[in-house]
Amino acid sequence: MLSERRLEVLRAIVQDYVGTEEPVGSKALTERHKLGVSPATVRNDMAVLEEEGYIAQPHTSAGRIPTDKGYRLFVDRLAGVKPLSTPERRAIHNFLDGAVDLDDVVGRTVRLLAQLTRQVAVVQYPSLTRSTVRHVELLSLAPARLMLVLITDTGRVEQRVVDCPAPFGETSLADLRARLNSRVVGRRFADVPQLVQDLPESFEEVEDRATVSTVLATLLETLVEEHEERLMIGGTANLTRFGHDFPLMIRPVLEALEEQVVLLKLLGEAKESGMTVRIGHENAHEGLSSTSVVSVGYGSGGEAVAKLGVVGPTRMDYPGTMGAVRAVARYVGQILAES
Amino acid sequence: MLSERRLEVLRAIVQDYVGTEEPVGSKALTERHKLGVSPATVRNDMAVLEEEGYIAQPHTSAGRIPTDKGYRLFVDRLAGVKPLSTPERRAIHNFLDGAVDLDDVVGRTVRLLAQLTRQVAVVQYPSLTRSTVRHVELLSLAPARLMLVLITDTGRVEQRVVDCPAPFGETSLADLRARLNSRVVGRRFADVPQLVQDLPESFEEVEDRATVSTVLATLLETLVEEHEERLMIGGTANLTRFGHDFPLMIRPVLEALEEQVVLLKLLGEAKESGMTVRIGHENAHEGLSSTSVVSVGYGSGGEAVAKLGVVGPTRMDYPGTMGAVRAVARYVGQILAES
DNA sequence: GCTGGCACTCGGACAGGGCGAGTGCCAAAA
DNA sequence: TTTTGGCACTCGCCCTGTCCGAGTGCCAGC
Repeated sequence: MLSERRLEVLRAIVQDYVGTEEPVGSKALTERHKLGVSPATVRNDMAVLEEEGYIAQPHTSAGRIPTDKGYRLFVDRLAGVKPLSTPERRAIHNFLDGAVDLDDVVGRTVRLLAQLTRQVAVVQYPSLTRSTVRHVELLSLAPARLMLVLITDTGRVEQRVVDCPAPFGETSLADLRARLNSRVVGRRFADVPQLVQDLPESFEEVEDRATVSTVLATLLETLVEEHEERLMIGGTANLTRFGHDFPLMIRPVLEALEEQVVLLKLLGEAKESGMTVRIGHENAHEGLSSTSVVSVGYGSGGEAVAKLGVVGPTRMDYPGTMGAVRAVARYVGQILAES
Repeated sequence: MLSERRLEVLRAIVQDYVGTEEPVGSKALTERHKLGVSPATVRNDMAVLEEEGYIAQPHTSAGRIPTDKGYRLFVDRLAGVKPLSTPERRAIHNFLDGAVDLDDVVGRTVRLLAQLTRQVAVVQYPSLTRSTVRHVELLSLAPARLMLVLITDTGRVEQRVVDCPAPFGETSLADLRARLNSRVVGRRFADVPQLVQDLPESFEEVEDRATVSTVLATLLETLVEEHEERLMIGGTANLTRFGHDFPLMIRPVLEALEEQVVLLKLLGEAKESGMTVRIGHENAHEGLSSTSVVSVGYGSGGEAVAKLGVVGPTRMDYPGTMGAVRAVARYVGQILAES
């Protein structure tokens, strides 16, 4: 168990290193922080912290920098979540109000988060399976070709073209549309499969049954397909803020960010409720082993329908970043609830 | 007017520099290319080319590199468009077939272009104003709140929430929906404004007229709003290929890529038909002054509904890039026509 | 107009030396 | 037992000087 003062030293090291981006030595520490002890004492503490693996030296006779483990301790025990300043809160409102549709909300959120945290922002679109159905629309494009449009309560819209095995009359179409909507509107997407499974049988014509089955298959497929979990990223220009060695780091990070699958997994690993901070090697993807990810769920009601977060260097301002992420998530939730 | 051989020297310089990324000297040139003359002769030619502004020396006693003007000449007169190899063509098919909806088509196209050219790919969504209307849907969310959904022949879907000045009955809604669709389905979006302008007057109730006007206003606004010209980018990891000085270049480029407005303007400036190549400072945006943009329109019919292209270092393989861009645009056009 | 030769220029790589920040250790003080 | 000041030591960084070679421009000769 580390003594109170040693924890204080660690906190000071993290704060200084985050601020200056340079390894911090014992003398500088005592000068910038009121630790009430001499550099020599701090040196002893540092030796202990290093032994325990919380800090490390880039090379002999350099200052210390926090390790992933050190940041972890800092985040868990030493740092609070810094609430946003009033101007920042106002900025969130100004930025997010006036969004015209879901794409716009997500787009604005990404830009806002990137700007607020000066890091890379990632925002997941509200998940289909956790949303409820607002409306299902069926359009006839050609005698045997339909377009299926799903609209969710969060404003998300998905559409698919369906090739039918047989021509489908306009009356049958209206019929199907009505039955489908009466069954699923207001229900959660996750429940849709059970709600519609007996629909085909209720049609008399054999061809119609086949068509209905096809339509439903497409509908269910749309719900299931994981790759339809869309997301938007922004603020990649902030990667240049990574530090002096950024040319080496940026490559794998950009590559990871391009892989939506990776990002979705990243956000998916986050806790269901509350904020999640993954530091350095805690991230499964190795391209992100020198980054930290701060993520949190957001939703229109009490329940999270999706997640958002930021990706930045392990050397980041955790309290500030966490504050911004949380505040934005809350406000986006409100916006979605209103629309 | 430059002699044939001097042009040949310029071509060789461009090719070597693109390949090696290093300033190319007279000796190396004669070794790698069968110019049939000695290095001394080449030096004289180089001196002329430099005087004319086609090539430059990074510093005294270094080889030459092409200037923007040099690349321009190369593209205009010395380089053809390299057709794709069979495996590459096959890759395009494999990659693009099986897209389920428009987002998917655009997403796949971006990844494909980025992979083929190893550069940053930009794909614009089919423009609203150049598409035709497939269907207009109106949904009632609350007594005085509607959702307007526009579906285009290219599969693009736009939605907006409309707050009505007064409650709007279900019958009026059905009425409006029917009249709206009968007027605009199959027509080009650009013509929609004239087609609907007298609609409000045809309703008897005063409140309904107001609501209809509101709905139409939202509809027209959706068409006009330039920022709704969406696009998708990908392959930003390829920015690391920029060269040894990439840390300096990458920043402004990433920033420019984040500004959708900038990119849209960039694509907008391209010629309506045929491929456009903008080299270095020919790009209006100064963050992109060390990049070249190759862009081309694509569309389902003979007419272009949107544009796509790639952004890369001025030192790029122009023939190959142009070949890839053109091939992808053609195939995407086919895909859109089919769906 | 082309070629070979030659002197010149500069940037890049390499080695050596001084500087300074930071450390670890120790003996003395609290 | 903990803290402190002192001190020798270690390295990385920066600056400088030197060398090397690629590449050039010029010129006389073919």
